Amino acid sequence: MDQKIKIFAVVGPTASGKSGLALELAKRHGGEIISCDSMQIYKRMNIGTAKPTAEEQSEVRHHLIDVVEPDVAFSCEDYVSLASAAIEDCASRGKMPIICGGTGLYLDALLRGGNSAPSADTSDIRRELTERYEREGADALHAELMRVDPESAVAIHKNNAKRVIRALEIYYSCGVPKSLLDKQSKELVSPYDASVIGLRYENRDVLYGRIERRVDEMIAEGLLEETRALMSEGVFEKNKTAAQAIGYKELLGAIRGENSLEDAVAELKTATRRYAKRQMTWFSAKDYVRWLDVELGGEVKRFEEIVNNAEKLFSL
RNA sequence: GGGGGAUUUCCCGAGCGGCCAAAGGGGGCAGACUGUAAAUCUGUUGUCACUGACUUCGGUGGUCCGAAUCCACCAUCCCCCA
Repeated sequence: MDQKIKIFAVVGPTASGKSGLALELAKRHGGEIISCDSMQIYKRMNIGTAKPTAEEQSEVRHHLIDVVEPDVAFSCEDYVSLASAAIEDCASRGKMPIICGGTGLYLDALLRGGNSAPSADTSDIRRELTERYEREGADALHAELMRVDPESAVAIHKNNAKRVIRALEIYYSCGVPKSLLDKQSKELVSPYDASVIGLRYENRDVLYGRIERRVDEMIAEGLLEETRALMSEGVFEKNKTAAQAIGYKELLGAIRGENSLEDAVAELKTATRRYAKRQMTWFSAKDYVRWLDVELGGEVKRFEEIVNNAEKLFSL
């Protein structure tokens, strides 16, 4: 009776081993990988985003990687429409769709079947609100939101400029409060029958050790050169999404000679650890995630065992 | 050998006699997140029997009702003259 498309997803913090697991599962079960990563979307950002290698991509087909130029603003909504199309494409060819990635917001939106606010070009409104936030201050804009959409105002801290602005932007462009749209979107019926597993480390230090090693490898593989190349394209000057990627922004200072490479690398590791923590916080709040322990009591499980456990959780 | 300056809570760094468990930043820890999300934001961060008590500001000993703040000596580091 179930008309929904069955999809699988592997999530977790950076460097937890998602990609390797997803790849193995895809190989064993005739699957294809649909990346759920806000940065691997971008072309030429390879080393820094830990993008699957050309070899890995030739073994199993990957979707949603290298889809846009680094200077393009890519949104959550863009992701949902492309990923949905990729899922349907897989399903129509009898391939098992495996979502893999750490961008929680994208996954959430995909599983829900879209975002609350309708798409529209509201860049003018946003620009005006941003200027007003700077000129009139956080209190003024937050008070305005309180009049227009009290429920959102209560939920959003006044210092969170992006969210205060976005909530006002939604109200002024749609005439409907964001809080109402959010409620409506919760009523959406997911188009998918999703099974989501999250990779979990009991001891954070073990994950952090993996991050440390991965960053060192990135540097060895030429992250500096990759950063220089993107820099010369002007990717980091434009205040675009891609410029927010961890790795590049930390190395810019070292390239410009503002600080040492050693310091830049240390910063990069710290930024990655903090990102991993935020991802863990995000996913642990999601009730759709079923957890797979990769490490318990300081002991990291063998890859074979992890794959077997994942198959069990996925009922494969 | 002589002269000067430093030493603060995990780190950097303010404090210069009471309002100091000690600003601010970083990091850590916890959390939020519905069109930028690898982004943005919040709380917390000496100990405890926690509207109070106790132990901290290189060490020891003083001055004072009272010291991270003043004095003496010791230790370590830095700078200048030899």
